[in-house]
Amino acid sequence: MTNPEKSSISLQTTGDGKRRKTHGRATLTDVAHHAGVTPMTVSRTLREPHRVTAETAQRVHAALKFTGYAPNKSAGMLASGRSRIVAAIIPNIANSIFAETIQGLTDALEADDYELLLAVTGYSMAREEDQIRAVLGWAPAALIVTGRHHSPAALTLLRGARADGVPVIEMWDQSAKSSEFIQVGFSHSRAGKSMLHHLVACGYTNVAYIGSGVVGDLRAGERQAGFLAAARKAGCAVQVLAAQAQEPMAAGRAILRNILDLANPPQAAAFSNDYFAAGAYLEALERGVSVPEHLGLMGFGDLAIAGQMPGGISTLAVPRFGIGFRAGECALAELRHTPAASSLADLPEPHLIQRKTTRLS
Amino acid sequence: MTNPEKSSISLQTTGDGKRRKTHGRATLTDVAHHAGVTPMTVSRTLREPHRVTAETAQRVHAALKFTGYAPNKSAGMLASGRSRIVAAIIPNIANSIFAETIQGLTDALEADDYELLLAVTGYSMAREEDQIRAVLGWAPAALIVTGRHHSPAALTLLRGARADGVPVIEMWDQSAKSSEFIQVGFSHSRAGKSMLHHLVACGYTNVAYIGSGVVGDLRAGERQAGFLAAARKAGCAVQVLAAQAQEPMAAGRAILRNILDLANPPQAAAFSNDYFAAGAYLEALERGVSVPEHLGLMGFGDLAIAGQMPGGISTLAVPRFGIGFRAGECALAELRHTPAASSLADLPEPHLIQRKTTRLS
DNA sequence: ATGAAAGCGCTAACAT
DNA sequence: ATGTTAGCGCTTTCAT
Repeated sequence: MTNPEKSSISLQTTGDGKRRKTHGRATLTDVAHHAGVTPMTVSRTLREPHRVTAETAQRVHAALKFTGYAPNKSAGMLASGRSRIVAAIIPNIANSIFAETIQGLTDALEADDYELLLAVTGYSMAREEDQIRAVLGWAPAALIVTGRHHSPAALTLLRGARADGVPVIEMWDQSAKSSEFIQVGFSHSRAGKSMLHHLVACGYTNVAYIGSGVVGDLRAGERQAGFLAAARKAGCAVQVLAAQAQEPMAAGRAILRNILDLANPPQAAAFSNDYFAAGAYLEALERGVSVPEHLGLMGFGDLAIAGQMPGGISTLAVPRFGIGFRAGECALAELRHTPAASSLADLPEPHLIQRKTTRLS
Repeated sequence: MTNPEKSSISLQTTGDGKRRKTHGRATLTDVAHHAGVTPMTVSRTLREPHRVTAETAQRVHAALKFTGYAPNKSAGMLASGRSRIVAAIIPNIANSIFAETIQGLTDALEADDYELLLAVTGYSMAREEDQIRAVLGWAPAALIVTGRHHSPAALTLLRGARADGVPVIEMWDQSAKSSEFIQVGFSHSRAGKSMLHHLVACGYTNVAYIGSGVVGDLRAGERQAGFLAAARKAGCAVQVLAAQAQEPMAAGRAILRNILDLANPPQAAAFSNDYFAAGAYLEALERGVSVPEHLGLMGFGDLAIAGQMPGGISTLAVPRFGIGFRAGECALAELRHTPAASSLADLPEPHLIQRKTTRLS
């Protein structure tokens, strides 16, 4: 406490000639010297305060403050074998859908002071594998991935992590048969079916589906497949178009023009994304195409824009934020060894929101 | 190579009786045993391949594959004093603006295989301080924060990190006088001025500014202050309204109604965000308020929606993705000890995009 | 209630 | 070209 060193500078010499940084963050040992105790006591004061005398604790806290001590988490991790990192791997973050999910995740993790290591795959399974391998190097407390499809090697990594007691959560997806990992999401094939069924219920018999145009987006592919299968089953004519790789609303506008030029134009179109639908709707308004009379339109996601366009765009609402929050809660529950399944009902199923762009027959 | 253990199970006994996990990820030592070399050779094969015989390298690689080895990065960090983590601290991630910035950042970091530790503050300086302290525990290679205002303690932490050779970057902001940290952003006060000047150039003399309504958003506050100061200087009448805490487009709609009810309605309104402006614009269209004749409208950000609304919404474009990408590049440049300043011109200044919602006088 | 010893898995520095 | 030694900063276990 009477030590003259600057707070952020650790001791240069400790009597021995060992290699030592000449400055840098203070270590437990530095704090211990200032407090006149051993590093062990400092460590205890931090993690098991009740096992330390009030008087000692006070001296330690003073030293802690004086040195500006910040624990080296790598060292702690290495020694204890545990970390407070949760790793999440998502396809894309600019996409507002995943951004909201990550917000939900960070909100949930905050409760137990976990930190988030985030990796982005760009919808590539190969990159996902790399990212899983990379984050696993930090021995995360839990691992959250997107979707239920992974490369064989990635699957091996996930299983290995699970075997090591690391909760592994697949979010944004749900398989019919129970999975080996925790799943927080919904069936995209079923979602696609719901979309088609809504159009059929509205009386449309000739429809179009507009795919996402993103090659690696397997979940979008399953929604499309679900939609098409349901159409076939319902005896509904379907055409498939794909969005161009460009700004989504602009793509939606372009698609509407394409639809109008079709030899056999559909009575209604389902878009894989509300932005596409919004762009198409605006283009329709500007071209004087009456919606839903001449052309029905529906989107996917229930993003804010779908509710705000004039009259509103019909869409399938999915819990974007909730999936992240719930995934975080599941991870925490596993880590606390608390049964989590009980409150799983929190995650609402995708549900249709009928607005102006589709009409009831 | 003839070892019977399962690949993901490390050796249970190594002859000594030391504490050992009975399963878990393979270590360098495990790999070394399989390859018949020392751990050091394995480590070298991984990091300095040229210093190892081709024959040895081959054996090591076989062992690497056989054991499914994944390096323990905490251990590596601890031993080398370096990590490949870049920490970023942002106010909010659901906000598409920061989501795009983070996408830019991850895209940039990918080039050198850095990983991203992400923390969210919810626009709270106290939380920012906590988050800085938390991520610093991982000894990140670089630290990227949002904005140039920090609590005194946070500032101390940032300075300490810098003193330890950690590049510290403030993004989304830029101060007139040179900062002690690297800055990748722009002057918000100047941005606010530009917005006012655009309205004045359009001939409006009685305007309104609609604030973000987010208490801790200091940058939004500076834009507003810049706008007001410029208005005062230009002799332009100004009223200030604040958005309600709700979905942004819905808030914009509400604001338009408020504006119309004003005793002395402005000729034009500048919004702190394109979503507000878009909501207001839609509400105006639906109410038959002619834009820009009866009321001029402008937004901030140049989000996609501003360009896609009928006729387009005038706005101040800012490099949302670019800021993140550039921040990442700056961090990498510092870490490589490459002069980065040279290419700093890449970040475009905010610039006005005139569209249909403001008219030139 | 506090301390001493050992070691987590890796890498830097110095042999050989 | 490969091995040996020491230690990063912390926690675990076992004294005292």
